[in-house]
Order: sequence, then structure tokens, then C-alpha cells
Amino acid sequence: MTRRHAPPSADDGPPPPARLTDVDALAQLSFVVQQHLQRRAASHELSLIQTRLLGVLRDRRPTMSELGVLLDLDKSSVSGLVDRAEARGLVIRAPDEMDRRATRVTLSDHGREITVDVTAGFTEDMSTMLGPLSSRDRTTLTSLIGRVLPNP
Amino acid sequence: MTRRHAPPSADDGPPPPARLTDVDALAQLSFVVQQHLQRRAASHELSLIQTRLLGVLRDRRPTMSELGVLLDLDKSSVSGLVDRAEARGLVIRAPDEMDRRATRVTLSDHGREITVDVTAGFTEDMSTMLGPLSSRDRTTLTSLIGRVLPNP
DNA sequence: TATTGTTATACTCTATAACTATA
DNA sequence: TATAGTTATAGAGTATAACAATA
Repeated sequence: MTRRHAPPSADDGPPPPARLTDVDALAQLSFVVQQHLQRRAASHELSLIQTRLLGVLRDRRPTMSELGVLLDLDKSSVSGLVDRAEARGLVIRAPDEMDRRATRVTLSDHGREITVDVTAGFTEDMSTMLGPLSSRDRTTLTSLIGRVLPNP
Repeated sequence: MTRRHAPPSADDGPPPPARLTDVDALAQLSFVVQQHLQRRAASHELSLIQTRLLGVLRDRRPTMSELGVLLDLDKSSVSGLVDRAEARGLVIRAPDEMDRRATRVTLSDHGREITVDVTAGFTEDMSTMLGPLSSRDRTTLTSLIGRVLPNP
């Protein structure tokens, strides 16, 4: 803070980067965050979409068509996605008890373990990323983001 | 604000969402931002990676292998990506004048038009998203994000 | 008839391995 | 030998269209 009002001088080293616009800040942040998630997923040979599938199943037992809405995918895409996840033992298909047309998808124990691990690693990444901010600044950031996010 | 300290009651309707953690805030924000970008890209029949390719070419004339570094893709993936973009008239391959092994990739006029359009739409999305924040709050948010982003 | 889910098909995207041409 | 780029191949991911079973 001692240099906050210091005038530029030949000893100041390289100039600071050009002022970040708010749009650029949001775009860059989103790429960096997704990159961390992608790397954590890749450490379990998971794609981003497989990871999102597992994440969505943490606290839900949706039908195939509900999954399509949650992940914004066509039902045929969901079929393939769940096929591959099921073949790897990550999720389980079970018939709906009310509607015999419907199939519900659940996380397997193995799927849940992996999900917990990816989440923990990602949380660690985010904590590291937020390292430069004071506790107060983090609260401010989270609150501002909360106000910008679509309702709930 | 009038109900802030009211005790829970049968008339309170659904409870407010649990306090957003900073990790969740970052994750959700990144998904929402990417979703906007993806939709703007899709309006031109572009995938996210094709859009990133065009974005990277806005102010560069990289070789194929440089593109691989910039987009974090294998050189063979870059070959295919550029093949499809070139077939659609979005980019142009030109031989490097110094190194006869190398190929440089440039944005075509059409590619540049599309890039400008996607960027404008995305900027509009982000402005709308930031609508709830005062000018002062936006500055704070941008500054906090700037401090969290990997150096430059 | 409408909805749920799967399958067939076609395309994009990605990596690995093998190759050619140039340095 | 090393680097730049392409091609062949294989697999994930996606959507459209057509289909069967159930509501």
C-alpha cells in the first residue's frame, strides 16, 4: 500500500496491464474456473459433461428427460451419456415405480466417491485462487457474484 | 427488508436459498458466463472451440503449433479444427515466409465479421447480467476478479 | 394422441500413432 | 535428428429422425 499514490517513475518496472474491462474479467474468470474443473475431471478420465452429470446426481434422482433439462441436452444425447457412464460403473439406471415409461438415474457408490474427490480438488483449486483476497474481500466478491447470478 | 428478522412461520413460504459459498459462486458464475457465450456462438452455428479459435485470431497470425499452445490442443486436433473453419470460409491458411514447414492461420473477412458479432452479443449479455450492480459495485467486482486471475 | 426413452445416422471434436517435408 | 504439419483411426459427444412402449 505504500506505493499507492506514488507517481510513475523509471524504477517502477514494467507498466501494469491495461485496465481489465468488466466483460473481459467475467470471460477470463469463467475460462480459468472451467479449466480447473476440467483438469480435476481429467485426473479421473472424466470429461466436463460426465462430471456435470455426476454433479447433478449428487442430490437428485432424475429421469432421463429431467436430465436433459438439467444439462440442456437432447434426450438422445442423454441416452448416450448415461450409457457410457453406466458402462463405467458411475451411475445406475432404475425403472420409475410410478411411470413405466420412465427411467431414473442414480449415482453408484463408485460414482459418488469420484464426485467427492473431484469436488474436493476443485474446492482446493478455488481456495488457492482466492488466496490473494482477504476474508473480507472474498465475502464481497461472493456477495457481488450472488447478485449477478440468475435468481436461484 | 421488512422480514429480515421475522421468525420462521407457516406463512413465510419457501425458505431463502442457503448462503452461497465462494466456491459455488465461482463455479456457477463460470457456467452461466460460458452458457451465454455458447448461445451467442450457436446463433452463428459455431461451437465454443470454433469461437475460441476465431477469438484467438482477432489479434494474432499464429502457426498451427502456436494455435495448439493457445488453445491447449494437440496439433492433429488443430489440423481438423482449422480444416473445418477453412471449409466454412472463416479462416485462411497461408505459408510462413521464413519457415517452409510452417503454416500461418488468419481470420477471413467473413470470419472477422462473425467474430465481431459474437463479441458484441456476448458483451450485451454481460452488461445485462451486471445490470443489478451499481457502477461502483461493478468496479469493485472487476477489481476483485482482476486480483484473482493468473498474473497476465 | 402425447410422452418417455432408445436406436440409427451423421457430424464435430479430440488424442495417438505413423507419416512427409523441411530445418 | 528435431520440428511442423497432415492423415488414419478410434472414441466421446451432440442433434435429428424414426421407432416402440406406455400413458
